[in-house]
Amino acid sequence: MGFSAESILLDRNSPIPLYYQVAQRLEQAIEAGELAPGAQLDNEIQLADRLGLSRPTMRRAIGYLADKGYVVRQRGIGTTVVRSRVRRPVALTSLYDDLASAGQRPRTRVLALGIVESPHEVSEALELPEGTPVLSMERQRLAADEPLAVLRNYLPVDLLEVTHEDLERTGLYARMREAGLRPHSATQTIAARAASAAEARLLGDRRGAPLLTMQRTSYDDRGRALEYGDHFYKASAYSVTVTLVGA
Amino acid sequence: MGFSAESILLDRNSPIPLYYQVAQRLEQAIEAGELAPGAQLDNEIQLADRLGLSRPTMRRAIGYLADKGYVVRQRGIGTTVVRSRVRRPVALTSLYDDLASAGQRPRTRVLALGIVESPHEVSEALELPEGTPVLSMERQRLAADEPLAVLRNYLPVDLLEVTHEDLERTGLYARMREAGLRPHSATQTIAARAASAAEARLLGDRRGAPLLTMQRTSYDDRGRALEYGDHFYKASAYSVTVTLVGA
DNA sequence: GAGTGGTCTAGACCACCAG
DNA sequence: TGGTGGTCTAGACCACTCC
Repeated sequence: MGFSAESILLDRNSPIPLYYQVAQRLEQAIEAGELAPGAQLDNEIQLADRLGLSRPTMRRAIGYLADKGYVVRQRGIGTTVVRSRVRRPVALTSLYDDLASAGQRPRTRVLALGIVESPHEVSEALELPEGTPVLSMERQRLAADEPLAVLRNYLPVDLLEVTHEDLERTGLYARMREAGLRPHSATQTIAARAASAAEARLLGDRRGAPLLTMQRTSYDDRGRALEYGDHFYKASAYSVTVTLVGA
Repeated sequence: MGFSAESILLDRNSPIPLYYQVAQRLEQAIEAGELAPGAQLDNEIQLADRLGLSRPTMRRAIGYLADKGYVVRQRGIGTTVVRSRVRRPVALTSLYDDLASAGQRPRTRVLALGIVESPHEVSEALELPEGTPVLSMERQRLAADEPLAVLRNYLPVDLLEVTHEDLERTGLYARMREAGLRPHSATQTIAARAASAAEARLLGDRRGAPLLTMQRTSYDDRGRALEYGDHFYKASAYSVTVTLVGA
């Protein structure tokens, strides 16, 4: 259960930065309970000395953990491991990942895939002139053969090639990563509304049933819009959980 | 429209850190369009020299902006202002704040306030034995005299004293801050469902109308649960927008 | 090769908290 | 008064990108 800083092995020839090596090791120790919740870390100077690092480098490692919510620093007091249990960070994940990790054997049915002239709301999100051709897809998510959600996604045409098989096998985000498209930030809006007749039909639900909806636009490094998604979920079968740290 | 680093005035006697003064000024410049999207910043050395700062301090200012998603740094290339427009960070905010900043003149009606034995779900969220007395409150949010939401919140009894006036004047989170309770992290679950008859009555809506719901548990520094909230919103009047940066 | 950001060092002084 | 984290400096070397 104990933990001593000496057990952190540093590889100075690794391309992985030293501060990151330290941070990773400390994160592991916290996750594994070696550093118990409430435990106080040694002060920065001692830790730095013991690891043969300068204080700024050690501080950077600790700062990384503080940003992620693992530890709290208090001037004059010291640095302590935070007690809260849930640490799932906000991240860009797809419903497919969520379902897969929940062991629900999700299935995807591709309802449509092709090039279309971009509708108004898509043009706005992707910052393209209205009517520009965009790659469009509509998918239905099912678990245990029950439809759970309908996902409509749009991408600028030149960014990605994608097949029915890609979408049914791995999901859009995995395909985008394969193609070197790395989402850097995203804005999503979550809301609710009553299902229209057409929406209800796609979900095997009745008209007026509550839907959870999400619109998301993803951007790359340079702020170029990569993808716009307009999704709706059967309310009884889905929820969104986020963990917020800070402020 | 132009922007020159020289226009950043530093106060070395201020208790506000230099890196933060610089970051704030740059953030303003970006928000105001003085630094246009896509614009390239001067390199770190030049900026540091021009402001009379060391490079690490200048780097820290830029790093702060990069974390917030305002700029992107690319090795060998430079630092550029990101093109996406929406930058609202994920944060712990209350509906009251949201409405106030939207200029909607929100009003709060306190429906109930007192000590009750904690119901099952509250006990679980706050990690208290079932039946423990907890501070309980039920509030209705209105804008333009239309009910928008119903908020039920529960706190351990010994943490906070709160009056009807506190709740109607400033909101629960403001009162908690006054009392020195500083939420450090929170987990929230957002979902949707159809309104029951009782819920519909409180919102002036019909039974079965779609609701957006949120459950939130807030924790302090040490991971103690501070507050549990169970809220529902008229779906037509509310949505949640988050901006995610990273990964 | 020239220019950029990424990392790291070895110091220094300060503000805050506890005893 | 002593210990802690918070800030800041003035350098150094490296990895990467572009020409």
